[in-house]
Amino acid sequence: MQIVLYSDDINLLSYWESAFKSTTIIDEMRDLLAIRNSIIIINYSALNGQAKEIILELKRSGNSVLVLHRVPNISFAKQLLLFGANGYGNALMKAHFLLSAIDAFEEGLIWLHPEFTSQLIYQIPQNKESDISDKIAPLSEREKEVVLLLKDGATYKVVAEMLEITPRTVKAHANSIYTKLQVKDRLALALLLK
Amino acid sequence: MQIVLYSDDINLLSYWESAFKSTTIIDEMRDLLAIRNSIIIINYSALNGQAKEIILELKRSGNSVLVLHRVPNISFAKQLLLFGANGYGNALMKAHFLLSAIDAFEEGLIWLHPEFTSQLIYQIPQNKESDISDKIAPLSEREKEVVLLLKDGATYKVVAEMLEITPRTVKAHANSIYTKLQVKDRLALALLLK
DNA sequence: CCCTCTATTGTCCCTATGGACAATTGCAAA
DNA sequence: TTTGCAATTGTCCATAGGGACAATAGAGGG
Repeated sequence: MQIVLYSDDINLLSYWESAFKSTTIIDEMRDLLAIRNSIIIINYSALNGQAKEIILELKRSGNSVLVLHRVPNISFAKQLLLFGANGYGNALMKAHFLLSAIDAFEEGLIWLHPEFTSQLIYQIPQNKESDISDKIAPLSEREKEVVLLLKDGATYKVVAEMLEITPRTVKAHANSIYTKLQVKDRLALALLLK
Repeated sequence: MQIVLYSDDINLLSYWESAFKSTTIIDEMRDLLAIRNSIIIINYSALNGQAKEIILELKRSGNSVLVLHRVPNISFAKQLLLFGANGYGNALMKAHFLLSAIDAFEEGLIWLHPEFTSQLIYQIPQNKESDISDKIAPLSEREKEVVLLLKDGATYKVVAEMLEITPRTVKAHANSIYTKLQVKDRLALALLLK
């Protein structure tokens, strides 16, 4: 897929350019918005506060958008990825990170610079788990193992592989869980435990 | 840094081995626990439920631990990274992901397979404006009507009755919604919008 | 020792769901 | 006016999910 670079900072452009075999550099916002089906690497500050609108527009045209930042920060990471950006990271990160981001995009995945991944992990509310443990208290130990996987959308087959039992057994546990928790299906279960 | 492989699955071992120039394969848990200052790649199922203890022990000896899984899942990702694992991903992920994980470890960073990064993002408590209406922004008006019913567990039939159209049309909208929001089914949709 | 609970796995059956391949109508933008 | 998207509905098909009816084995309490 074509790689397009957009930045108001000439140093960044040449740095990024050196990481790839072939790139296209865009200077004007008008030209940027005309790009389709490409991987677009953008310097955050070149977005002039219009990040959300520009990202949405670029995504509508079938592009993957990697936003890079001179002063990256976890809050920006969350915000931009929620706006629809496909990736976020340090504008000066090493070339192999740039390449791995591109690899991820080509598989339709989100990419985040690893320095933020650990921060994300610790920001996940763990307290919610205690609410859940109250709700699933009436279940047997094995059923609890099953319900924790089911609530995140795992199919019987997947749960079966993870617990190394047959899908039929998972189904038996699931039916028992539905009865005990008084829900009619897996979706109601997920909603109950969220 | 030395790369050590540990798995009860011979197919995984040869697959991983092919991604690196040089590796060391360990068969016995005793030998594994004697490793120091290395990057250790482990198949989750080879940990036999002792994941936490083994990871802690390996980390104490100055190792980086990458846990790979045949059936990876976001719940396991969080759990294992909180236990101290340096990385988590699909046991059969492409070689370039393996290499990028190693790169991250060598810089002291955490690595997580990109397929879980987006899931993590959505599990973070949101500030304010980024609520459901932002997430469903790319949908058409009619699709928004449908998605608000689907996310609470309504079947096609029920949605059809409420909107006074056929279930087939609801299904068409639903499929369009899944594509636009990049979810695979109604349960993933409900989880995304909660 | 008997009974109960838990875990395990099977088969049969019907509905719900999601994907593939299509067609029609109407409105709005180019 | 043509092009294109949005909304609508159809059929065919394969898989997943949940209910019904059962059986077996082990652990633990009475």
